[in-house]
Amino acid sequence: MEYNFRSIEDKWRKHWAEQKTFKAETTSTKPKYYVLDMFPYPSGAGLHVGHPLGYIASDIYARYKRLKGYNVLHPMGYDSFGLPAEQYAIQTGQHPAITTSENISRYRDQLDKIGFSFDWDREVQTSEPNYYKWTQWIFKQIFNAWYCKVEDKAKSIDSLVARFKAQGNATVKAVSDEVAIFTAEQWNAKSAKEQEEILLSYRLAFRSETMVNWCSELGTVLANDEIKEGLSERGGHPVIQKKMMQWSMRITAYAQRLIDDLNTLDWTEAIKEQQRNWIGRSEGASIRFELESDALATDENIEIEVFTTRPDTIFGVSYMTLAPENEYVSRITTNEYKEAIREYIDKTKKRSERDRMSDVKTVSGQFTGAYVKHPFTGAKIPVWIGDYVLASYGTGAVMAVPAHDSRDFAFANKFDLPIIPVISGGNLPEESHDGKEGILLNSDFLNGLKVKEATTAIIPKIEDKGIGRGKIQYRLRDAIFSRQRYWGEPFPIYFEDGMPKTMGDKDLPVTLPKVEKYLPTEDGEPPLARAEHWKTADGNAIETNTMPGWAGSSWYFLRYMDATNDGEFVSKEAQSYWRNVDLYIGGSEHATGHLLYSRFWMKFLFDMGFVSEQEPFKKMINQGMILGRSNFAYRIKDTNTFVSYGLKDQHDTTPIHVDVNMVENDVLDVEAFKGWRADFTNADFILEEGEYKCGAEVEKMSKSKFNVVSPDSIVEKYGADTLRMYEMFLGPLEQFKPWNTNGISGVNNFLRKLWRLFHDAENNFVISDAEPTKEELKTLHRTIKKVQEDVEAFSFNTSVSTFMVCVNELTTQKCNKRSVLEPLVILMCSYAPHISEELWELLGHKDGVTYQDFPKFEASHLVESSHTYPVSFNGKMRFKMEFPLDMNKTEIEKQILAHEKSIHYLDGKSPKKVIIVPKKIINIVV
RNA sequence: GCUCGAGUGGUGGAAUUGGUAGACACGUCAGACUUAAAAUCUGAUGAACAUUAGUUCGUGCGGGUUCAAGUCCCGCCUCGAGUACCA
Repeated sequence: MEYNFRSIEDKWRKHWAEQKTFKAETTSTKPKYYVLDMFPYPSGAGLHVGHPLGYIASDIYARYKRLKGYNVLHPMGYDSFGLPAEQYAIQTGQHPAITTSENISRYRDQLDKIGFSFDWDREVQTSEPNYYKWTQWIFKQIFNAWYCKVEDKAKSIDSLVARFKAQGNATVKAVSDEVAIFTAEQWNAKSAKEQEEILLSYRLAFRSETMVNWCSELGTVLANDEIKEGLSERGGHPVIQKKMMQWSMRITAYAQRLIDDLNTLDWTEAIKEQQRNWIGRSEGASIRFELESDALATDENIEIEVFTTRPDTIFGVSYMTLAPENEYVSRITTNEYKEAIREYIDKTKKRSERDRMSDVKTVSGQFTGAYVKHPFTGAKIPVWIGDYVLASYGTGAVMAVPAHDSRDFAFANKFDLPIIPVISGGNLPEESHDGKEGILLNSDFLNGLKVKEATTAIIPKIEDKGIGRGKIQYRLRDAIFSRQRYWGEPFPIYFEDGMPKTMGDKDLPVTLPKVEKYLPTEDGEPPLARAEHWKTADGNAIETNTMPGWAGSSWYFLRYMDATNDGEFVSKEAQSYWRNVDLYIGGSEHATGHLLYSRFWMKFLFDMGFVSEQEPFKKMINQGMILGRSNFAYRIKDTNTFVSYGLKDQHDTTPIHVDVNMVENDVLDVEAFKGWRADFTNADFILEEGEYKCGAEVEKMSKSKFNVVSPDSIVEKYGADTLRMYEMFLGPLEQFKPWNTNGISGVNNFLRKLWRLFHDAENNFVISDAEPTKEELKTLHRTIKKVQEDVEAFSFNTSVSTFMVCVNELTTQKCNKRSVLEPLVILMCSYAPHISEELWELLGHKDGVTYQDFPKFEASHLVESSHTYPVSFNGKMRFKMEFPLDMNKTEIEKQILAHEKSIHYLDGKSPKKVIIVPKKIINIVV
């Protein structure tokens, strides 16, 4: 037997684990490099071949960096709180911790087989109390903080209390809920409870009645990023809007910094753009309109505030629209319209969020009977309600400019409201002119200005009049932070006199209590309410909500730096050495969830002085998903006869998913198929050329489509080194691609060929100490250069090709020279570590290949004295001719034109021009 | 609708600043070895025409710039991802 991957891979796996080869030290004279994978949720299905794609890429990079002399931190862990384990607990009664630990050990087995260079001493599991103790601790810090707009950073709540005591809140510029102004005396006179209540309006983690996305099927609220197209991301259940008492995080305080600092990150433009859109900054003005309504008492004064990005169009306002949920609606509606308004609101409530979203074309609305006064013209402007206005954005009210906004335009047309053009151009009255090109008209003092000039001119006028101001509005909402679930971090919070209070640090972690059932209680309380004695020593009730999935994952990258520290979430020394993640690899689907929350927490911890960097992940690469490639067999209708793919059109057939593990190169293993399901045992087959050929289609990998391929089966058949190289060989890392094993034998062949370079026909290790030839050195150094460039550019597929070319050339050269093969083994060890370690040892080294020096590229070996030029006529390559590099252009031109083939292609004509690009090409224009 | 990304042989995919399109691999075909098969090795393999020499066409489509375009510019088409009444 020649290349025996099984024994080689077993041997080195064991060796690395025993020697702790990949242990990262926090003290080192080497420069640090932190390579991180997005940690997985350990699901019951285990890993499929798509999961390791990113892990292999990051592992190659981590190993490469070690060869380049870096002290590399490359850890792995598990995001182990989450819904599936809990759903399983609800169905079976098995504690989610048991399910989770079973799944984790399965994952670990699978990961171990692939030969990753993780430092397992730093493993974290977010559901372990010694980890979530620190998630709770960070929550406490956020609870005990407020955001100062003047210093533009988070500060401790004590500093706020001190200012209230001394000056009241008039001078405090904070990101907060709306709070009435009070003086120092008034503050000091308040009861402790009243003071607490006010502080809740300032805290960065706070509790309040808010509109939430409620998913009754899952029995919990969901964050905006956990909803896709109006349905829950997990399970696809309906989601409705509901008002509930919830914990939230004031991420909106960081909106601007989260946008600005994107510029400092080496991420793809696509992800940055997604975050920018999610945060949704828009510049404009907020303007107050004075209300005139018969419904108001004579001494009552109401102003309705709107936000607009087009204050320049203020003279085009012909009506106002409020969201049906807007708090003013009931107060301003006149008696005459009360009934109609009530009917309209009922109707919109019945339309689910999903209907409202999928059906944006139906225009509906209702007049309230109230009017507002135009602040510049004094005109009476009718106030309507309409469900095209969102309650959750801005103030839930818009000034409608139908001439220059297509939604207002549709509404005005339907209800016959006036359309006043204020900007020249466009195609009124056919459609609204939403663009920003044109000159202002019908606009008093703005007439004649361009749109941009008018926008700058109007804001000071609005401010002078005292009716509003320039404003920046964000789409980003504060993040709901509580879930009505069992399998999550308990809050370190208890209630005293109805006010939330934090537990002392010595009481952490607050561990999950035992419950009999994992369902909500009969009166709708979260599962923790089922726990007995869910109270503090003083008998105060403990919070029954748990934290969302993103809590633990928002800071895990910091814990790896100092994973076993009992006294701190991460020590100052460890954090200031490792700082932040240099390279992060994972899917792009976390753009608006995990990646945004982690940036938020990092900035908060930075503001509070706990960490030394503002951003968690400097560079990120998003690997593409590996899709499944399903295979089909074609059963002739109403029979048990299957017809091969090429012949199926001659029959009326039904395609049936067949397990891809029974198919190789689209040829079905008929015997395995017969044994697969009882009803196929007696099946007949119509073959083509003696084989049953399957059809194929690309779909997501899933159990139900029988297209899941586990890495274990590949490792079993070909070895981990083949799997690693094949996954890279499949194509560019970022690209989505279907899994298909059609080419895997090529990679396996390549490794066997590599092995044979070091062995004779009888598999004896034979290596020569002779001087390498010029050609051999050229092959080696071309490989060094290309592989290095490729790894730096994350172009792993092309470096696999480069290795193949190299080994093909060395095989042709019959090269078994130590001075060529040793550097090659080092080059290869980040891609195929097992075989490389084995060859390195056979070469007589005892110290392992992991920490060798990356071979040095020497350009001198690639220097050529001549170049074979492609000779083109009118851009078409016709033949090749070699010229010395030091020959001058005139001489080249003379020789090339004298060539017999040139004479043939010139066909008697004289060349117009001869272009000679040194070391590139010769082109003759005829 | 908007924002990103991608369209290259039978297949996965290569192609520095514009400079030999199809590297590498799979598959297919032919050959060697073998009683036979597997494994291995060698050769051919974008398409069409041509006995050969060779010719023409060819990177989603249509234009353009250039001695030269997969690559740059303009206008489209198709597919994938994200987002969606955000005023």
